[in-house]
Amino acid sequence: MSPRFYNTLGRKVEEFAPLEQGTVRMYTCGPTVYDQAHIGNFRSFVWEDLLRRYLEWKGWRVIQVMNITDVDDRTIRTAVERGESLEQVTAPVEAAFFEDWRTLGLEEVEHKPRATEHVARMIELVERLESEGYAYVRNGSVYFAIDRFPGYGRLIDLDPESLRAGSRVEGDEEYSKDDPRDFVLWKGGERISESDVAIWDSPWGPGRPGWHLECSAMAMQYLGETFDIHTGGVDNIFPHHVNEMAQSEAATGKPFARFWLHAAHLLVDGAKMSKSLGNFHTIPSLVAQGYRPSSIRFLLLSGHHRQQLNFTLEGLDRASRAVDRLYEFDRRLREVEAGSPIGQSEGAGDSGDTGTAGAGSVAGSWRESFEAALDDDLNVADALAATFELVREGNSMLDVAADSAAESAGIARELRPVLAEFDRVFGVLALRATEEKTADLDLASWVEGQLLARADARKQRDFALADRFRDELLERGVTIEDTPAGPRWRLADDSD
RNA sequence: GGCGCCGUGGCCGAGCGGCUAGGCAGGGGCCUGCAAAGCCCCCUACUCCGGUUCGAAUCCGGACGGCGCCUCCA
Repeated sequence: MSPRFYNTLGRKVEEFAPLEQGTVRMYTCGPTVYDQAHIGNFRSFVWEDLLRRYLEWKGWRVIQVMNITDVDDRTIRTAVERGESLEQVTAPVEAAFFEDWRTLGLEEVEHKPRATEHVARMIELVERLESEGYAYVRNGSVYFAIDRFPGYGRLIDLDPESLRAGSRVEGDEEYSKDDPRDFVLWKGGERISESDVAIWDSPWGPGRPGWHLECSAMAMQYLGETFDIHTGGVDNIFPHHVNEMAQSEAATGKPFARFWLHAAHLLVDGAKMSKSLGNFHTIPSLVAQGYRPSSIRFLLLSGHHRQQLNFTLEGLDRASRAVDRLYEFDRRLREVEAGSPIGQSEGAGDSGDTGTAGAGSVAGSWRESFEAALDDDLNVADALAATFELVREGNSMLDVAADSAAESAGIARELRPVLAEFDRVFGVLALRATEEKTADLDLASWVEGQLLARADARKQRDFALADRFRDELLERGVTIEDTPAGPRWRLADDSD
């Protein structure tokens, strides 16, 4: 089955297949590295990671490009204010961004081009537009003439006439466009004095590229003039993607991106999240409060990408418990499959796979639900529902088979690959496993001692004493579980 | 003003004409010395008002409420 995605271009759900069989080419609007990325930014990036992982799950090779915007008004302003070079401003922000990226378990993308390293390609593109007659020069700047390009605004059925009346179009005194609706391709002329931290030579004199240019130039360089998917946040649809598409298609005469997928915004406590309002969380700030990256990832993942997602700390707590449920099940499967510790009591004699036929046959249906859900415009919630059904029914089967180690192991062998396969897309369990807190040796030996003492007390049926040991352990964040094979312990997370 | 999205059980969040998603929380039970983990049962909702239909949370119209975009915010 082919997945179906809601395509902003055309505003409808369409069946997806890549242009080149076997390979999906995808462009993602990346970060502007002027300040620490916030949780809202990562809502988009996590969703794009899910999309990427799902495409891979479907068997396609994915070539993804994500730009790093290291030259724009904000990076320039910051550099000027601090008296630093552009790179001095952007390098640490970019490093922090990729640290967050790894924290959330996002997959590496194939190309991460920086705008400042592709100015030559951008200039070429402007020259091409100029020679095709879509661009004009005024005072050292180059503009795109939108009324010369009939396809302008096709992405959103934008009526160019409606832009004329818009109040926000006026008052852009810094430029001298023929038509206020035109957008700048190359910023030169008198503009350069205030942005001398970012100046490049060009056929039109010194200046710097316009905002939309980098995405067009870099997408085409790494993915070709026509490629499969372009992603980004909804806020970028207009003007960024409209203009990016116009200048690209005007230059090449070919369709640019075939599918445009956009993620809705994240709200925090029901309100719009923006850096200017200051109501934002960052990955490091949440981690510092004790929240696990896997909880953050789960929460950001759990809503549909075209729906606004309301981020709250309470939601993060719930996400954490949901992840734990998955994680505990995964752990149970591992232990059972290894034949220990639960169910170990059974003799090793019976090697029959009694009872696992049931597991095998239902495994297929969960897989079907999972795929059907994600094929349907990435309905993550439904895919998660299928996953949790697997957890519940799997636990149930293991409960029933608890008396037979062989049978339990057979069930685990059927179910663990299914769970693992789902997590190849979610990336939550894998992340959760990496954060499992490992106790230092001192603590571990202390815990073992306490457990031995407690076992002794229990043997004597001195449960008051045994419970005192358990309470002491709990105070140190150690939760214990008595299993048929003996006590088991783990460290709690410290979000509270 | 223009364009668009959304109002679902205590909370989060799917569903988008009939077949009571899922998670978290809460209540009861099984298991356990007691717990923990797990399983079973319960809590059966769709902002309001009209309409279409044998049948609507789902379609249409309206009201009310929330949110987003409308030239450098993912």
